[in-house]
Amino acid sequence: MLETFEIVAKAIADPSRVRIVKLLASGELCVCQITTVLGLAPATISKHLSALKGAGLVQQRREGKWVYYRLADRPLNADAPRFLAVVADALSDCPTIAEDRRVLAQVNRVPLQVLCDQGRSALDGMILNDDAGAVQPCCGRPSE
Amino acid sequence: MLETFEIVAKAIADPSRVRIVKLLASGELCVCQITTVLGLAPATISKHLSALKGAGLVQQRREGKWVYYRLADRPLNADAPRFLAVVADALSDCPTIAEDRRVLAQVNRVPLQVLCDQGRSALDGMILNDDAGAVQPCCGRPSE
DNA sequence: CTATCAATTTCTCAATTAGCGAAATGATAG
DNA sequence: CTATCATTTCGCTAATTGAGAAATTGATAG
Repeated sequence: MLETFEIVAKAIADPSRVRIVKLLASGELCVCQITTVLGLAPATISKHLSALKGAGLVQQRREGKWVYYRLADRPLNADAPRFLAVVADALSDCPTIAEDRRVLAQVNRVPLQVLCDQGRSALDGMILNDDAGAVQPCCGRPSE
Repeated sequence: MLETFEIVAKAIADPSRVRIVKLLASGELCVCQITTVLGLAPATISKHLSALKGAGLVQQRREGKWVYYRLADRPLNADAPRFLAVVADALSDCPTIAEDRRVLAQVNRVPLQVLCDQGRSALDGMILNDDAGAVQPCCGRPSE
């Protein structure tokens, strides 16, 4: 009861994890996409995702070599939906979150394979266009 | 922005602090009352209250030797009210919280002076009566 | 089967934190 | 002014945690 609440609260009481949840608000994302946007080591991102999953805030789905994460749609505990609602409400005009969304829009224009091979440098020559890839589906789904 | 959110989230991501917030939901309390209910050292409670205050979740009021805390009614930041709402909603049937409420009902029947002098042992000979002191005002306000 | 690759786990390090005792603070009583 | 008392701050210890490097897992391709 209290322990569950603590687990969920601790899960969102970290800026990197909040950024991930905010990213996932616009739809499913592959681990390497999240890694690219946040600019942290894959191991670190994986551990954050594990914490979010343990709290019932996100769900996993494997597709070939890639693993996709999304916000939990069926609640694993009573607290997770409440906290997801708070995150959804809050930080609507946070610069960091806005910047993340901007980078995500660029990431969405790069095929996953290229992103995994080149990492953040795959975005190097890109033109910044604010409304370019707002909430469009990921364009680099596995096709081979 | 993100930092404020983190401070507020971290503030409620601790079981002792959640218990305090839940206690304060039924009204203002003196530090020594909170200390008695939680059964922790005064220094520890004080630090928790400081964290809650720093997050804008609670307010302070001094009256003579005693310091009273209550839930923040005028928000210090945008996130505090959201989190207070979550805490208010959640944990409605948590055993620990229920027990705390029960102990608080007993604490409310002891004058503050006696409570400060004797600590938790002031409750020793008390008859347990569930509906006794549900949400009644503190009976031991300073009068001398 | 072997190689490759994305993701995860393990390990270690640095930083943070809950807890309490002791000392400091701030207010009241004499 | 001095003593007392509730609360807070300081100093410390033990436990937790975010971060990344290295090793492991799990799946696909040849």
